[in-house]
Amino acid sequence: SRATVYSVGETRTAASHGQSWTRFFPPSPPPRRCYPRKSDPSARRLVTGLLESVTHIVSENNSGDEVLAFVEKQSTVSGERLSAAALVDITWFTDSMGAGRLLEIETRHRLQVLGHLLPPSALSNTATGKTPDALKILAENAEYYESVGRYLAFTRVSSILKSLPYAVTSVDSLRGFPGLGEHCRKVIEEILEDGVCQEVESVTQSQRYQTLTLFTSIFGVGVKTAEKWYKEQHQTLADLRASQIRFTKEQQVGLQYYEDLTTPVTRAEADMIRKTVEEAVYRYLPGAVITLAGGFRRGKETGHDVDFLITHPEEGKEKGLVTKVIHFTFCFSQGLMLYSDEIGNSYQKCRKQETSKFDHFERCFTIVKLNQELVNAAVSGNDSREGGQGAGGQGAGGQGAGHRPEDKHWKAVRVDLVIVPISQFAYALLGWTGSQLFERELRRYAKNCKHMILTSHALYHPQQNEYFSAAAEEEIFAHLELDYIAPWERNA
DNA sequence: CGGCTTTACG
DNA sequence: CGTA
DNA sequence: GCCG
Repeated sequence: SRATVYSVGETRTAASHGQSWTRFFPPSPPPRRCYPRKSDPSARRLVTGLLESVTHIVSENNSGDEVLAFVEKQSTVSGERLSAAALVDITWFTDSMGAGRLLEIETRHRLQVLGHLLPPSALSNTATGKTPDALKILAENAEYYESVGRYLAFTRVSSILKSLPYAVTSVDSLRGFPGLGEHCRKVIEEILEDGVCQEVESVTQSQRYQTLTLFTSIFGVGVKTAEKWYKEQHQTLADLRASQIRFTKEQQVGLQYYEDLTTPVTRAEADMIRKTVEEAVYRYLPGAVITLAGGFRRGKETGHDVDFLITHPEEGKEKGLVTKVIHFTFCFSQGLMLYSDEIGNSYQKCRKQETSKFDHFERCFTIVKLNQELVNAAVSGNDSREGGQGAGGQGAGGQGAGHRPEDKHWKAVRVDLVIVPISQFAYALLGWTGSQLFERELRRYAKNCKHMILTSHALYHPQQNEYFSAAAEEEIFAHLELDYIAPWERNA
């Protein structure tokens, strides 16, 4: 008979039942820009006061994921317990208005929760919460034994748990969760009970896990190679560096810049790199369109690399030497290219008749030298360090086992450039925005549920021999009969 | 018990 | 086999 | 490891 309601997003608010209405973040930008801002104490108080008594959270233009993430963020800020409020669509409100009373919530009223956004780290393996997610550890360990299935099973559950806007306090509350079976339940139960799971502990303690984790974090090293080196009794980076191993070019730079490449790339750094890319690209293709993809497009604040899609409104304009051109320009504009691997566009060179539909992207996987002082200056405008030593002797490459000179003013960053024909842009964008798990689940759904094949080039229906064109990501979801999922909802 | 995203390129 |  |  009585409800306290939260309105989220652009929902129009007609005050009716005497409830107070609060308007939250606009639907378009990612949650990191949502308001009320943390710094606004009055806004926080407002939210705090409401959370305890809220029974319904209404949104018209935000997904369940967004709303959950927002609510979670607020409760984190205020240090409060989340209410058990129902997440409902505006239709519940309008229906209730129409009926003149508060209606029971039906399934169709509920906001769909598909993915997750923020890691509340409900399940950490130690009290400090510093340990990585327990199930993710089991997933990685499964990966090291080349068990894709187990990797996926653990990863899915880990991902779902991360998506929960509340801390898990009982395994029973998780009953009925998809993908959650006996093994995962046992792990969760143990952690809830004594803070640690014995299996997870023994995995993280194991030399094999530690070494493979270290080795596979080297650019150019996968599970196979890591395993091989491990069996050869190598355990540390120093071991590798001192060994007689014949490294590939990738592994050489992977070791040389190990520290930098395993240091998260910040959003500010990504923006910095974007400027360099723009400068290079526009010089040769003024009408080009450059899009930041990958994790940063999903709203993440850090990443392990920076991905850019480059296209041109006029089909074909992007073709040709663009990659090469970019490579050259990169060298000339102060950010030295430390490594680059160009991948051409030649779809199965023998098969010629398959037209542009199957054109593959020109790609360029690079490692660039990013001037960090510029980034620092750009981000804070206040750097009191003097350092001096400017261009000092970096010439011979700083492979000193892990030390990083204080005066080193740059950082190696992985940057991927992908040249895309405009006709495939939506698919490329969808494919390059990730996350990896999201891509797998989406493609699995396409195949098993819709009998279609989704790639980063196209959506194909083999039985009807039909390709679906899409000018925007929204159209791809529509082809798959799915509600649109915004980039920041694809972090799962 | 099969399936677990995708698939070309270097 | 490793890269996206 | 979990699902169909």
